[in-house]
Amino acid sequence: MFELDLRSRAPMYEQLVEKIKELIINNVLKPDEQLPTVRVLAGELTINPNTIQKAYRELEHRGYIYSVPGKGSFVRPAVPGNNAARLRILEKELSIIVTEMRYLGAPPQEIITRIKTQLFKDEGGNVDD
Amino acid sequence: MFELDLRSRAPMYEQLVEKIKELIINNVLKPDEQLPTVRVLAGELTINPNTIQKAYRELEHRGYIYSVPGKGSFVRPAVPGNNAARLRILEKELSIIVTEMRYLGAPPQEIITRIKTQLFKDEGGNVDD
DNA sequence: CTAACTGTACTAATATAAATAGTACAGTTA
DNA sequence: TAACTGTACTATTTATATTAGTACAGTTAG
Repeated sequence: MFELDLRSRAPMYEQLVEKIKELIINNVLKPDEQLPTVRVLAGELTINPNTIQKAYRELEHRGYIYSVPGKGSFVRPAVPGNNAARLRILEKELSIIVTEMRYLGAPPQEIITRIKTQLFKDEGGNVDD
Repeated sequence: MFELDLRSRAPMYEQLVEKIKELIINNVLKPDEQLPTVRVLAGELTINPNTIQKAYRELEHRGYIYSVPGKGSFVRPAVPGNNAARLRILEKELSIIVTEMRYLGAPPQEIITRIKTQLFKDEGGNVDD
């Protein structure tokens, strides 16, 4: 079910957090869908269950999943609002990235167009400037 | 000259790289301006010179500074073009962040406006939609 | 109820990475 | 020459990540 590249130099649990978060955000993992068991995923990836649990604990702390002892771990449905803190962080990161892109000579108009395409891609929106 | 928060849990040399990169991008450190000496900065931050050197080595590898043995380390003037690889990475990061912001319920129009403000802030551009 | 699953919480040991300490050398400059 | 500069090492210590193993309570199907 999961294919993760664990060959990188970044900590595995951190890679797991990012990968799973990405799957949730991109709706590959649907709301309330059950995630692989700690032990099952550990078996599939041939790593220690504790490492998986560490990733799941982090994902739960960040609000992306919820775990029920005895049942399993599930995708937490996103609730607009209550995300002000996280959004503030993302806005800051966005600002840093955009600043660097401009510094590197990326055409501002192109950046805007790219983001608009990303934002309205399955929303029927207009990408015109 | 530098004020860095080294209380975080991220590696110090990594924080240094990000902080200095930010100062360069935001034009706080001007092109060809000399950076603090490895030993001087180590003294100011009360950390080991080797840690500073590791950060400088990384910054040089990423193209943000250049070092001349016997003279010092300096800010490398940005050259538009030749940044395709780095820009591709940034575009991917941008995409991930924007996707998460939308997932968290941020109004797309607000995201666009914020980016435009960032892009055209000292360029005399128009921020209208 | 039992058996087999679930998440969770530990301790201990090992492996990997980061940071420090110290020394050395060649290029630069006043 | 003297005092700087970056760079390149080795060795040591410290911090973090990962593994290994065990245990316990909640859940669920038979």
